[in-house]
Amino acid sequence: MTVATRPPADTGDDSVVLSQTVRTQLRLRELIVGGELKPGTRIAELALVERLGASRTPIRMALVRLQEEGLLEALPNGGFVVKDFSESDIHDAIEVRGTLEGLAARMAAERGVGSVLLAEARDCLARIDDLLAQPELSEESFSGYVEQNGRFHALLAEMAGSDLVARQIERAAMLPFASPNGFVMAQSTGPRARDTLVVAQQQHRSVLDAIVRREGARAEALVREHARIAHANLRDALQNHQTLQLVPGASLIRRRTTR
Amino acid sequence: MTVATRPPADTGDDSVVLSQTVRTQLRLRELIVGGELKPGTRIAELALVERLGASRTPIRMALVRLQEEGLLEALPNGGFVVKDFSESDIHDAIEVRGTLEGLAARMAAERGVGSVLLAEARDCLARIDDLLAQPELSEESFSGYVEQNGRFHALLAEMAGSDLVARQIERAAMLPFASPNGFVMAQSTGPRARDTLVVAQQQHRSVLDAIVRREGARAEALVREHARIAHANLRDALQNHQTLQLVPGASLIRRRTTR
DNA sequence: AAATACCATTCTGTATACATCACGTATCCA
DNA sequence: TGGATACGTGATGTATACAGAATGGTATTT
Repeated sequence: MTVATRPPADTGDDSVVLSQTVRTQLRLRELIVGGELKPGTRIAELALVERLGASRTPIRMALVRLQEEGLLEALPNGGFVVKDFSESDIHDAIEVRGTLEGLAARMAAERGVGSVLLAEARDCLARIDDLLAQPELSEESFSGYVEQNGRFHALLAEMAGSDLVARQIERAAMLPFASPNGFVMAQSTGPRARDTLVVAQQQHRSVLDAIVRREGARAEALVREHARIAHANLRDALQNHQTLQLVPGASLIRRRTTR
Repeated sequence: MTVATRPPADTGDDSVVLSQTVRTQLRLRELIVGGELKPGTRIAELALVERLGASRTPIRMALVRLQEEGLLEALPNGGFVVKDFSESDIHDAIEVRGTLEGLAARMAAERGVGSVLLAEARDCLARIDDLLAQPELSEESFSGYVEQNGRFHALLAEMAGSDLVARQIERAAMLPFASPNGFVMAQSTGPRARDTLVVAQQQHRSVLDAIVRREGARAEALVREHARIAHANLRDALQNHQTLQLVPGASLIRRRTTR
């Protein structure tokens, strides 16, 4: 086995070399969100050593970071457990994200947004319009929406003009189902799939309009309501086991009967 | 030197034994907030080894945690730097905390709060009333207020009934000057010191009243405004170098002229 | 048969060794 | 004299060894 290779050293070309710690963190997150490490199971570091091919040190680093992220819980006597989330946990997580995004929108409206950012946001909305132009949505269209939707929400965080606020939003959206795209894919199957996106897009447009007009309170209220689309999607997903599987981190959700 | 002693093992009695990691984290936070590690300085792990008497492993763990906390920034080529905060950073941090506490207050009002928590909150306010009964405040009274103020805000987070929300509030209030007590001590010197606390206490009372009456929007607005007391205190503290020294983490504040 | 005590395995927290990379310094060349 | 390259030092990321504690099972006792 190779010994003590040093970290990333981004060579600049496309072969992005990540440090063992980061690689482990990403891989572990996949394992947790993907459901391979089920909630309640204690994390065995040694098992991860052979599973991930890294030594305990970077694995341990990654575990600490994932704990701060909220996916793991530290046990009182050492070690970590995969967290599980109740329906109300997810509800609250969405509410927190919506609240912080609402703050960002209000700040953006009150402080004003540079023309470059505004242009990019408008481009974002235009692309979604293009995607929604067809009466029927392909799977491709949906993933296109997911991409642009994520971009729009990222731009919203940026428009607040505060790294600190952007960071907090990022932290709040780190839980997979709390992310802006958390429950979007879950709606891709239903007959009213397109309608949901049409409504969401209208909200996007209103939010941007409010920001441009410097209407802070309106922007904030709209963004909060926009986030609450996820609440309905959550309820729907919890009733259809099929669609629930489309939600990232679905295995982390603690069903009522369990426990 | 002793080798590889194992961690905490809370013996139950008062001699609380902390792990090296936690001890290092606490000590490092003191060093940073206390200004012994100045912003912009790169953290030298080996220097900390002899300064703190722990090996690199727990120090490194503590560094990662402090980075997640927001006191340190990871450098692209490895290592950490002590972060500095502009006036607007602090402003935004206060706004974020106020917003999240506002969310907690609204949730508490909408969902209702158990009688035990309500009683404790009322007790909290009664104690502050007692402290403010005298026309002149002793230093002792002030630290008493700080204690009860912190307790009230902790109760507020708890009243939301969501561990997730409480956790987010805790995270937002982790930056020293973003905490509910961040700028309280800075007001202890002025002639109107007591008046500030009287106003704050009235807001406390109104918030609790709104929660009891299930007036969510009012509770939220009041809490937000309550947090904004800190904005004025921030401005005052930035003008009086004397009072600025009473603010925890004052050395982390980047003055305008610097840089 | 149940409960308790003991023992062994296993795992975590810590310390340290090592390899590689970044940065500063000195030297050389134009 | 200025710039660029080579080199050495220092520091970080990683791997591994070690000690102590917790957990689980088994055996013994009541």
